[in-house]
Amino acid sequence: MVRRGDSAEALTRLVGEVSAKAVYSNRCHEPAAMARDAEVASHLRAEGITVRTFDAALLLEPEKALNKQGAPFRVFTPFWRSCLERHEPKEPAGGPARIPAPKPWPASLPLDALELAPKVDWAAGIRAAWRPGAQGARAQLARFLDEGLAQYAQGRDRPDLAFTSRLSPHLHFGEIAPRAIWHAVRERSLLGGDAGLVRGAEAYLRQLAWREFAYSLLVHFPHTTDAPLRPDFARFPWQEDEAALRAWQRGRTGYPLVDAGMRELWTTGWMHNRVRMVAASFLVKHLLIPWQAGARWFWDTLVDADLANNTLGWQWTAGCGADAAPYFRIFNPVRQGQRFDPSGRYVRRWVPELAGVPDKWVHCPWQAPAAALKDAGIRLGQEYPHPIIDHTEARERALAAYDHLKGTRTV
DNA sequence: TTTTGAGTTGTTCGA
DNA sequence: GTCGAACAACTCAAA
Repeated sequence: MVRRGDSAEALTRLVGEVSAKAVYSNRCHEPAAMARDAEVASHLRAEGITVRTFDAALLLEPEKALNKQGAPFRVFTPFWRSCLERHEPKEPAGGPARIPAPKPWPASLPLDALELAPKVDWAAGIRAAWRPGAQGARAQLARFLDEGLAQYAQGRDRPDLAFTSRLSPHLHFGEIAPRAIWHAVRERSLLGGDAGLVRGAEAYLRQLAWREFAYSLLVHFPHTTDAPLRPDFARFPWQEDEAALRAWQRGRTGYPLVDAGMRELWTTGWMHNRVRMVAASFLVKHLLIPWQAGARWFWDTLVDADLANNTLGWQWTAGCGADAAPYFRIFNPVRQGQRFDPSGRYVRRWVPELAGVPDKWVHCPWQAPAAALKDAGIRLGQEYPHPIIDHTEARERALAAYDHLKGTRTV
């Protein structure tokens, strides 16, 4: 049923229309949604309605995920060990046997009335890549269990292969519950007795736990959506660079792996996790552009855009968050490409200008002999850009910028 | 209470 | 080609 308007008013009216005595719902864990839901609940209770909420969105309640000092965790591994590794989350409850329908069925707006669809249809690539809804989510999980899980431990890092679960948008929109995923993965790994399945399941469940960790951080440190968790990063010498930001957004940095990822994102609303790290690291460390600008772009373009995950991911990359990447960990986009997309298949798919460049140079076309580029029908600076910045120089500059936080090293 | 060891995802350099 | 060291500072939890 679709309604529009102030949540508390719309729900209170609906409750009246169907003479409901109680309202059941699942809890949300984003600060704004928590505030809204609290307001709705107090409205309903004032009308004498029973309000009961449940937790389906997470494996554990962020409010309860505390260390022995009663403080929230700031490091993932202790969080994992103390909260999830030895404590299996509950199995999901089955659906209700019967839900009596109200008579008559209340009025509903047509979905189009919400005017959610963009005026310019930029979503064709997204429609082609995803099947939204609970059925699509279950199909995706079944595919992952059959085709991804056994290879997941190593294969998840390969953007040219398909061993990741691709469940993130379904999780974000509540189309599948993390507990359902957890137990399906666990069950499959136990049944098989196959070493790859067991290792894959372990690695994957850890990833699910990262989502929990992200929500725990978001609930306990809500300001981190905009500001660094580590306050010393207020001193970091970020650089505003509109042109470089635009080149990154459009996949025209001249680094093939970064550009492939950014174009995959623009087209499908999703980017492989390994490539997210490389692309994000490039924005923050090579270009020194504030992580918030990258977070905003991901927020606008990802179909799985999730406040908790996005915040954790960007702060981790920038080094200013919980359990952050060490400042000296600066991805080399060429090396990452050669290691995780060895044949260049991923790059060629999303950066077709490079299709004819031999494998050896597909991740670093500027190093290719002129003849090889000519044969490939490509001119740097024309069909495909020169690197926007030199890797070695950028690395030195980033290290110097991070030293700025300590104020010891001189450039 | 204090100490100690470990901590998602890397790169470069020199031996 | 491989391998280990170095590249901080800080949090957490077990000893």
